[in-house]
Amino acid sequence: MDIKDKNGLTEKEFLMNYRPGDYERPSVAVDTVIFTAANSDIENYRKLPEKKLKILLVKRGGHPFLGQWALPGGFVNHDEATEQAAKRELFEETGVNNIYLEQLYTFSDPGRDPRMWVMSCAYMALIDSSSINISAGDDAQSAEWFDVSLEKVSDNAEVMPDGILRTENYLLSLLKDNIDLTADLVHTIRKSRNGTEDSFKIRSSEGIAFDHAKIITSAVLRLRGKILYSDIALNLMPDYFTLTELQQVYEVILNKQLLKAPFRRKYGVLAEETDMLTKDAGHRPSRLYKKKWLADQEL
Amino acid sequence: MDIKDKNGLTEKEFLMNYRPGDYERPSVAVDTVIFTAANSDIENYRKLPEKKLKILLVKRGGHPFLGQWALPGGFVNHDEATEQAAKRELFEETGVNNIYLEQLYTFSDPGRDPRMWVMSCAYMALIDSSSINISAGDDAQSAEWFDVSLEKVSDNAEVMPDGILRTENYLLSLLKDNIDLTADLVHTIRKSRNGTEDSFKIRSSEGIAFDHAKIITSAVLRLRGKILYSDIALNLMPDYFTLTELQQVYEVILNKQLLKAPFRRKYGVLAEETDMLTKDAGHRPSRLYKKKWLADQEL
DNA sequence: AGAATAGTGTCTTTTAGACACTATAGT
DNA sequence: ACTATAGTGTCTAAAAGACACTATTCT
Repeated sequence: MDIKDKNGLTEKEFLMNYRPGDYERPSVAVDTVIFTAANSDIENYRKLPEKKLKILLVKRGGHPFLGQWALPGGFVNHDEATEQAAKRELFEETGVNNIYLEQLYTFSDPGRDPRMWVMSCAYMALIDSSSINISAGDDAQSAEWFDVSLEKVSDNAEVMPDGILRTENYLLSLLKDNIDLTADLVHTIRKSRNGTEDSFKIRSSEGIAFDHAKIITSAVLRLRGKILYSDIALNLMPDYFTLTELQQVYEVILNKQLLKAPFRRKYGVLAEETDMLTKDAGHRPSRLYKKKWLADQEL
Repeated sequence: MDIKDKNGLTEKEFLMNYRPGDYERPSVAVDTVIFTAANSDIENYRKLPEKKLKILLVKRGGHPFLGQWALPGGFVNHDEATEQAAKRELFEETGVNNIYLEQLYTFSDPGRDPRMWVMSCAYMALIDSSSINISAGDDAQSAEWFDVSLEKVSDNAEVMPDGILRTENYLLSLLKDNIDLTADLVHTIRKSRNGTEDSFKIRSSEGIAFDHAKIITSAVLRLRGKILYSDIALNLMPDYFTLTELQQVYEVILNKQLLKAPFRRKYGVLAEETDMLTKDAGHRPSRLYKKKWLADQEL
């Protein structure tokens, strides 16, 4: 094309002469909530191991938030998209290459990093715990898998003359041996003819750096919502698994018990029968299934 | 706290001496897909007006993409979050202050802006067409409301030995009088044990600047998904509306016809009866309702 | 009267939820 | 035999989908 602008330049000429302005720019980081579902130790030769939902956190070795735990992440380079930056960091951190990755949200509150202007484009990653070949914690920084639990501790919905004010309280707790990190968050939703406000605020955060408690909470909530009507939970499963294991993964994510029969009716379509069975359990063996990805978008 | 780092500095001392590195940073823009639902002209004294889903686009007055149409947007300032930047731009563009605003996705492909490194944090806004007091097109730049239609023109799901490859083709069409902008997009989903890939690509884009066809498409898809189980459609409605109007808004967004009785059973909870009726239509008057926001998150 | 829309009743099918029952390897 | 889990059948209640019917105002 040869359309000329008001200065008589073609697009090619314009771009050749273009010089970016001298205004301030933010640093853009990528922070990833890496989930996995792993078995805890067996208590008893008969009992099945319990599933735990885990995320990877890195201990900060310098200011700010020295000694606190943060999500793995890093800055985005010039020649890459945020997805690529997330993949790169993920590989460095876990040694796993092909991973489910989903963009969550971009956090940009001024002051979220006390050093400078940093926005964080947050991602959620799901990996099968058996595929992690570089065990966490071997790097310069110490990285550890923490058990995640997120609970709604209160939920108050107030019906106003012209709308709704809702306040939900969440308690996020991250556990690893004797390390116990917690955060207290409030989700406020105000809807009325004067607009909608939907804000997540950290009321207190113990041992969790930056606004990462907020990022982790939104990741857990996204995961909870999404497993109900998609096949993404399969990304947390090994190649062969039992339907009970799949159900346990759902239960630990949703933080509630599910009934066996309806679970199998609905989510059984995510698994394809094999002719293998588990063995050496102290009870009836269980059939092993493999992943059956959905062709459709939804369940 | 007075924990000292390896250089013997407290956090306060560290921050006082902190100097950001000299690496390159991206510019961060906010681009907003502003939806509204407006009536078209009445053909016949008996017939109801048709609803149209519209978005606001701005004609580019300079390179690059001179003469093409782009989403309203601008750069984020240092002291504001992206939400605030979006609200600011929105007010400048439409004169409306209290608006439903939701972050969509951050687009960061290298080369998406030929001038320089720019990431775009995309937002979706929903406004009631009757609340727009500054009619578009009065600014320095010419802004216009375009009718939106997004159609899936093909959908191919291939079941592979180890997973799924799905290819969806979308046709986006934006219409305003004699201006007809179109784009052809491909959504590819590949799921297998070697990871998941989910990519949206623009195959061709006529008259739509940058990667904005992609942003608009993801906004329409988000809106389609979300009206089914939330009350956000109310943001497109005026203070008083009929249930038929609400249904028309759903139909134009979903791009399909719905049955009246089941629609009213499900989405009738979003409306509160008033004692007013429409009048002077060439047929039976219809009851007017007002918005009834959901206290719960979901329908 | 006739056109166009408003509004309701009800049948069928599907899905979710709850629970009880049978089956089986390992000690 | 007993324990712990595997796996299935079936009843009920709720929701989605389809369609037909009645009601009402204006020209």
